[in-house]
Amino acid sequence: MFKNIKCNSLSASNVDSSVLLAGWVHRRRDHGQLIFIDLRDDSGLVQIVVDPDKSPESYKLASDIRNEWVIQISGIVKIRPEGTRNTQLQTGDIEIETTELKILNEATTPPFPVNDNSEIDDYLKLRFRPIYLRRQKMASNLKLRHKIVKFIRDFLSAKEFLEIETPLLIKSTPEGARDYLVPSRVYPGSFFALPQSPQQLKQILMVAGIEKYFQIARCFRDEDLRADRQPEFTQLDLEMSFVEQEDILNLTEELITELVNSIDPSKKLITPFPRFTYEDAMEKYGTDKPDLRYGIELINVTEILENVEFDIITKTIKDNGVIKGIVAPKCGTYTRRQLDNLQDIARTQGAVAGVMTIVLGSDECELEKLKPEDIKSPLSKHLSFEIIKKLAKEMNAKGGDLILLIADNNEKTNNALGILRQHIASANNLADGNLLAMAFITDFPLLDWDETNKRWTSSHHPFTAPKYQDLELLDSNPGKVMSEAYDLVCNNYELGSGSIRIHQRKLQEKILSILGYNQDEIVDRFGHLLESLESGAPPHGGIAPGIDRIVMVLAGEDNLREVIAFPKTQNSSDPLFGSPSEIDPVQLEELGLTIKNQK
RNA sequence: GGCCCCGUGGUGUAGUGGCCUAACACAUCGCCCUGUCACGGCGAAGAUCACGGGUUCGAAUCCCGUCGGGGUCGCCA
Repeated sequence: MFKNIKCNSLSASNVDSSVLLAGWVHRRRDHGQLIFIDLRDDSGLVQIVVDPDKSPESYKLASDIRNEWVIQISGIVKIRPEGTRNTQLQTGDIEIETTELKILNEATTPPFPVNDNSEIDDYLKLRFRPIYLRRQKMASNLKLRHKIVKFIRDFLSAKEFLEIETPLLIKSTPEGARDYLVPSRVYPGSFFALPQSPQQLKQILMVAGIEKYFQIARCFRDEDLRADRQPEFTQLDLEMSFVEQEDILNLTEELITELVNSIDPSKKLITPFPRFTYEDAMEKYGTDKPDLRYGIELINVTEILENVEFDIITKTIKDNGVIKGIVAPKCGTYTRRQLDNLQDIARTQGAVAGVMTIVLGSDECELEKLKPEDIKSPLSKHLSFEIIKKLAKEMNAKGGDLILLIADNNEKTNNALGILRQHIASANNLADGNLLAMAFITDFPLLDWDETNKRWTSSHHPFTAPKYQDLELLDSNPGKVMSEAYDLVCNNYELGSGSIRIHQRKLQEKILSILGYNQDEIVDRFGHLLESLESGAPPHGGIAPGIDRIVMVLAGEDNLREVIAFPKTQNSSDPLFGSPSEIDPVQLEELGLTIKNQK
């Protein structure tokens, strides 16, 4: 071995012992006749002292050393002289007096600083990934990720789950995201697809009698990226037989709670996790993944305003729309510019008429003390002071607050207010950074109507069980059928979703036919699953929390790229490898492929 | 596919029509320095202002296009 101990494990208890260390030069401080080196390894830092009186050869070498060079140090652990201890550093009480220094490898000057946390362009973070990953923040994010995955494996193993790998080369099925495809050499013109998730495979494992399965599974979806979406990502995929929704939610809650408490006790949870139906979440928060770190609920005020003479309001009521609003606490001081900005946000969310604002004075006070002249609103000509007070009271607003109202159809109104709610919260720092506000969303509709393609699509996936009591609606009113699907959400992220699955062939075929497949297509594309279901499939269900997102919220990051070792750019490319790239014509030939429109 | 933002020495930024022969900090290179830890001091080098075109007497700065990066809507069973 090049070393017999880690930098960060050294302390005063090692005094006078000889150690052999190896690592990277984090920083060098040359004082002429004395050189300090901060040596870094995967554990942390320790200060090396190179004194020409103790080792002239080492001193000579140390003069040439630069940041990121790889060196080996033989030395003696010494207590630092009084007054030179560094309380900022875990090993700050001691230092290593060098007896021999070896240069194991030189290094080019890094393209950006490794030894601080300064901002760098995202492209450079990817182009020079190995160097970026040396940074303390990234190293600790990767460690955190490891701890999380290990916790999950231990937790589920203790509950007698079996970790089973499933293939990456599977069959493309319609529905869902665009597949990443892999051409077959043996069957030219035929393709494998990489799994969007191991969904069907884990269901087949349930049929196979594995009653508790999990996998840390890589998933692939060829869709456009977001800050919280990568084309390949990792899920904790899990599935159980003989369970109901309640069993999965309880297991998930226990897992997440113990995970967070064990990995980072400084993070707070709301327990038990609140639960909302999809409809409730939409009505109260305007989104199916609400950020529950702050209040600000959407309040329906249609009734209060129903006799108000104002174009947008009368028109909305005539069209069976709604008027809903939120209270932006202490935002009565908003400037014209800030209010205009809210307009823009509302309009881009499709609330055609924009947002109506009512300023309840600029100073905080009890609602009763509010005077008519405090009110500032484009609506003030149309709303009496009494109506405004009634509105404010209904919405639980105080003096100094800002009321935002939107009038449109229910969907657009909720949507726009949901976005405004987030905006107000982040602009005013209302979210507690240490709170992980987990919640479950349940009772999703089974199907959504796709207006473009004039067909029903699964809102979760085609294998999701409808609510038993809604089965008869499948023919008469498919849009009203609720499903046994649920999401785990946290701080405006969807951390995972799952469902109880259909375990009977007949019902599965029915759903597929509602989705628009004829009998031949059903057999061709889903035959393997249907055959399994009729061979003795137990009732089963599961959930698949996203590992990357869990790490992201626990690391306090707001981008997935900071918790994945080798992520892709927003255009799904990898600047480190330069992939995707063209391939050798011989490879194409073997696969029976020709490229159309080659540049 | 739509919309928005960004691109200035190696890095991060300043400069938003003439003060630019492009400023500052860090990094780099050289010299000095025995107690620093974001060491310090002195000095040096380093930028066709992403690329291409245009407007203008004059463009880092304004306009168009291309490329690259980011955010977002659509999309993500």
